[in-house]
Amino acid sequence: MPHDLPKSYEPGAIEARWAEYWTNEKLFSVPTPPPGETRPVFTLLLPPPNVTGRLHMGHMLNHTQMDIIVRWHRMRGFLTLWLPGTDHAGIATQMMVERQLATEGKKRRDLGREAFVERVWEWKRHYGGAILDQMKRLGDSVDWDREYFTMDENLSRAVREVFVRLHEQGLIYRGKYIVNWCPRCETAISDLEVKHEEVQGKLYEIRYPVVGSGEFITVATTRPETMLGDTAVAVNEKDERYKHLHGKKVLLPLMNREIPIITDELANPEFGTGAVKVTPAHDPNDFQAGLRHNLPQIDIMDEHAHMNQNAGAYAGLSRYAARERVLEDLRKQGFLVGEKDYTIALGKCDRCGTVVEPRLSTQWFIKIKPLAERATEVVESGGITIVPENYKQIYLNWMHNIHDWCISRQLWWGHRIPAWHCKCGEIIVAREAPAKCTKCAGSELKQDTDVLDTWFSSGLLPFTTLGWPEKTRDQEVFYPTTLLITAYEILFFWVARMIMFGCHFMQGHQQDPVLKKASGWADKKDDSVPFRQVYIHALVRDAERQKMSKTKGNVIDPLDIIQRFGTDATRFTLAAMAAPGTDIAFSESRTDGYRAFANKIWNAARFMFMNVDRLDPNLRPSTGLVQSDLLEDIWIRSRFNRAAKDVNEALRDYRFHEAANRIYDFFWGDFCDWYIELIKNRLNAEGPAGKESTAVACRNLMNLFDASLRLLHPVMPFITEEIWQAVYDGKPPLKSIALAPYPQADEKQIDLAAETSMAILQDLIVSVRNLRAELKVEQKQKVPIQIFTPEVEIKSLIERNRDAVERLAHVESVTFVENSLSKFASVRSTARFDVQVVYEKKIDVAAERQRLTRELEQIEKEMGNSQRQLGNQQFLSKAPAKVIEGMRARFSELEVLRSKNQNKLDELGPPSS
RNA sequence: AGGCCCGUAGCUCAGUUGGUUAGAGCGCUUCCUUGACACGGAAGAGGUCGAUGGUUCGAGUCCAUUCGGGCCUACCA
Repeated sequence: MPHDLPKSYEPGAIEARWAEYWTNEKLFSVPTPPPGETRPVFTLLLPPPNVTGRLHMGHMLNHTQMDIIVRWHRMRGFLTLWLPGTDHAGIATQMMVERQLATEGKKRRDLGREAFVERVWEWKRHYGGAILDQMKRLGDSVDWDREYFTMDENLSRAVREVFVRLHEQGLIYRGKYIVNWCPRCETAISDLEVKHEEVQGKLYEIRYPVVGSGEFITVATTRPETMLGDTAVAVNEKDERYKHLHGKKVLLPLMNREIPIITDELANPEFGTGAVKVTPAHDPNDFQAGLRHNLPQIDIMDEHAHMNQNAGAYAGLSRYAARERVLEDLRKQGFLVGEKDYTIALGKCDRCGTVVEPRLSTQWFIKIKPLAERATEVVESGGITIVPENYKQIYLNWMHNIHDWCISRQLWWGHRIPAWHCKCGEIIVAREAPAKCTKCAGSELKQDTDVLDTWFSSGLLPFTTLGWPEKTRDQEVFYPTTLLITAYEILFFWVARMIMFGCHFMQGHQQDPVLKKASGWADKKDDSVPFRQVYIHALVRDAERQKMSKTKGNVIDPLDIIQRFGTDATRFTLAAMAAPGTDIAFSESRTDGYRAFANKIWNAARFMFMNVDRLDPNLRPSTGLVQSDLLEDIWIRSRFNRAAKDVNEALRDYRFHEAANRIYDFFWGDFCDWYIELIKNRLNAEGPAGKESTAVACRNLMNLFDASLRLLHPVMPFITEEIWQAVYDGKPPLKSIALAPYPQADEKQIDLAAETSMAILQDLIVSVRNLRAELKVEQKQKVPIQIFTPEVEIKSLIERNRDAVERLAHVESVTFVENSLSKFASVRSTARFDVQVVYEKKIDVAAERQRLTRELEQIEKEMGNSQRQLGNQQFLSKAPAKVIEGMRARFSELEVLRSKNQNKLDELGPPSS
């Protein structure tokens, strides 16, 4: 690869090229390791995207964070497996295909089950593939050889196995209960799939005549149409108002049906009239009350939420039309006695937004308490750690209040429930279709038409993707997976279910002890958990902090951003903004800034190549240290190692933003702004001594550049690969920078003295530049400066680096003087030196006075604070010595600064009023 | 109804366990096309950390109250 890079970085073609290279070379494929493997292991399961369409910004954040962590581990020598796949997403995908059919004027029933399912497979083949292509574009370093789909045959077999085992263990049952029913999707959905929305509604009061007395009993309801299915009125036993009515009956208006007045805790005397209508077939609370009192369950609606024959005259009406008619009739007949505004938490289908109907139906359920117990315990005991920690409590709260899980769906797309119905009424749950009925030996068996909730199969993935139910080497090595990175939204849907299933089905499992120890989990007792750690990341919002949604039209398409700024810049943005626990307000200006960063790196590379090629085109990064006692060389290595230390620590704690910002600051601030500037003259040095000096500078430059690329690679994989390959002229020692070692801090190279010295020089240079600006010295004109310092070390430091000062501050000559310069206004002072720019132009006295005065105020304010503290016995006795020492040092510094500042003000004289 | 999060420079956000001078990017002002980079360089302006009270030698950081914004969980008609 030639070293003559174009002047500016164009990510498009370069990123596409490397994405393809990584995939084709199978760089991230991890075959099952044979016994004897000793490397630490890192396993990450990709939360499988739905095959419903395109990746969104939330995915991109999720994938970026995963890829950063994965690449980081891989480069640190871990046996790193990132397992990708896609989810069939039952209800969501079915809905997309139904929508597609609708444009052709068809419904799924027009096609029939088989043809419809085939149609969904077609969809899956099309969009499932598109999502995988997008992942490649993001740079996801997954093992493509292990890619799965939740309806693959092996995974489907595992699903049946799980179902049958749970059934055998009595943890799956079938029964007629009230479930959340979506009349549009025509299926039951779980509690989690219902989203509540506060709506302004009405609370109606209806009076029911008590049979055999002229009295009425008034009930309140927000859903008057359900009265058609009332089978009782409940009052509280202790409620004095109704004591005389216990055991009596009321005549249900409109239906003219006699129903009993019962006493039940359902009725809260504090609420409304204290009497409540009981509709066991249409309300979960009423359903329970109905069971307690053996009440009939009158189902008045069909699967579309239209009134059925049980609703008498109202049959055929939609639930809303029925409501209007019922109200109208009640009003006419004098039964409607009250109508108040009332806020209702309306439950809507998470997928389609249709108002959910509590519906009595026969469904399959998982008895959840036994599973939840272990799932609670492993998190409480730290067997699984959740980061950030506050999610741990949220998880535990949820686990404590968990209800049985309705797992059957009246859909066509998904894993069919492995149960077969015989005409005799027997239901056989089995791994494969049974030949005949176990009870009556009849052979006309029909498989249950329902499919399983999508989350049933995805909850099994941590072990089913590793070959379960067989016991495999993969499980010994890769289970428990190390980490799960996911969004808060699916903490209950998915994370909780994986924990429950994992702990249940992998009970007794043990990870290969050698690998477990090498990976740092020796102290963890329980290897049944699906993962050791969970990192919950935030939401990506739009620039106005609004949640992105299609209906609001504020969705930012990651591919659009990528196209405009590059994948690396987009990834960097997401990483740099991802402070744990805080939502991200995505801002394009940030991304634009990081595109500039990529360009900066690019141009630093051009600079390096330009110089290296002139010296020796065959120069390559060396692993050994470059021998040099020059301050800037020692300093930059110190800064680099400090940055490497911080970055590694930040990544360890998932502080992505710190890691990203730290690299940015090092590379731009230290490396480009200072180091490159400092060595420029050495790179152009003449003569034999000069050649040697150039060589040292080049080698140091190249080594640091190489290390910086490796440090940055997990966040910006593409540009780092491109330049790294160029550094090795297309013939690198490894196939990819992704396989090169990640920089670890070498503490020996962190040199505080060098950093302090450099800070003084930087201070001096900035002071001079500042004075030049204040004095309005022409950019091109070099000026002499005078320096006073009472410290010989500083004087010698400056003398040793005289050349750097002259070049970087545009100085003609440096002279040291014997006396403090602090009384001249054209002087900048620090506690350790004064520097004056010798220049004939007059300073702006008024502006200078203002600046000095403000500075003096600052100094005095701070001195006041310090003095008060230092005079305080409590502070001296309680504060750590380091803090006191620091404050004392600072205070004496301030004293010096104050007097210097005062001198200058005196010199300027009083303001001419 | 319960729980959680946020409020810091014009804008978008950082600010590990309370500790010396509260930071960054963008935007803004002034200057500079110098042999890596104008997607750049140099210098600068800009904040009583939502409000009040408390704990502490010391609070952006901890506690209480309050105002404003957002989110989640929930079978009270």
